[in-house]
Amino acid sequence: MKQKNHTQCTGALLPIRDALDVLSGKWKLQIIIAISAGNNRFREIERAVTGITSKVLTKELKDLEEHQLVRRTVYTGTPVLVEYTLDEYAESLENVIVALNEWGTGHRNRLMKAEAISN
Amino acid sequence: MKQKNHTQCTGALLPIRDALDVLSGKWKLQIIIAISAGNNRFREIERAVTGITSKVLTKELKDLEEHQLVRRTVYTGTPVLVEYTLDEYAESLENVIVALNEWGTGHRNRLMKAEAISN
DNA sequence: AAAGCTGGCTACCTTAAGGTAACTGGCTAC
DNA sequence: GTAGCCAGTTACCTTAAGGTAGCCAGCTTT
Repeated sequence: MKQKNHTQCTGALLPIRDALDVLSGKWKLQIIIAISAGNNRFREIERAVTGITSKVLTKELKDLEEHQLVRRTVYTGTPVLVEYTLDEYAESLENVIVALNEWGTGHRNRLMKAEAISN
Repeated sequence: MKQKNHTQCTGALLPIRDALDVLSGKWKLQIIIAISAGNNRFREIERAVTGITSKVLTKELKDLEEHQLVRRTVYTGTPVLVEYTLDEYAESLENVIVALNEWGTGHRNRLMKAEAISN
């Protein structure tokens, strides 16, 4: 039965590892949320995701594009417009985002309660 | 309506940020899973989480303890035993872990398919 | 007695993530 | 005509995450 547990364990570890490889870092999920909220232009995203800089944003968007989570569309007009939209594949992240959102909300409440008590 | 979207966006961003602050990094979730799978001793966890070193594990366990996700119990016998168990609060992470596990599994399949096509 | 286990700690080093600031070129609005 | 917006880029720097290796003290096994 120890063996079974260990098998379950290693079974869960690999997918988690894969997921973290793609989603790790401070920004990726925040960017996805910002785009899904209707911020489709570079500067819009930059403003929506507080604290990010254009350099980092550039890199993160490239990463997300490579993983087919974000699509970059260039409208060659004048001026040139660049639009970032979520790729279909990004929808599959919804459960992850919802779960993290819920947990983060709960955690934040917990922290605030603890703080209130200690004061 | 753009305004509403933006409010939703910033509303979701903060909790996500809080969650990532606690769970970010390569190891924390993997350690939690390893412990939940019945690896309660330091060296057991070290072996279960492939690639981690004792130094990093020490630090991560301390972090998790501070966030009340993991409990450290010392049995002062001879030899001294140290046991790591999940704190109740860690149960609240279940949805996050399940979501990440599912997404990671799907993502891994997707990658393997893409690889198969390109060969 | 030598080797291996336990739960770590220490010093040193590398890598990658992220931050700071300045700048570009073509447009537009004042 | 100058100030600002757009989508970035470049060069440089700091920080933190993580890796490598060796060690300790007390026990057990061989």
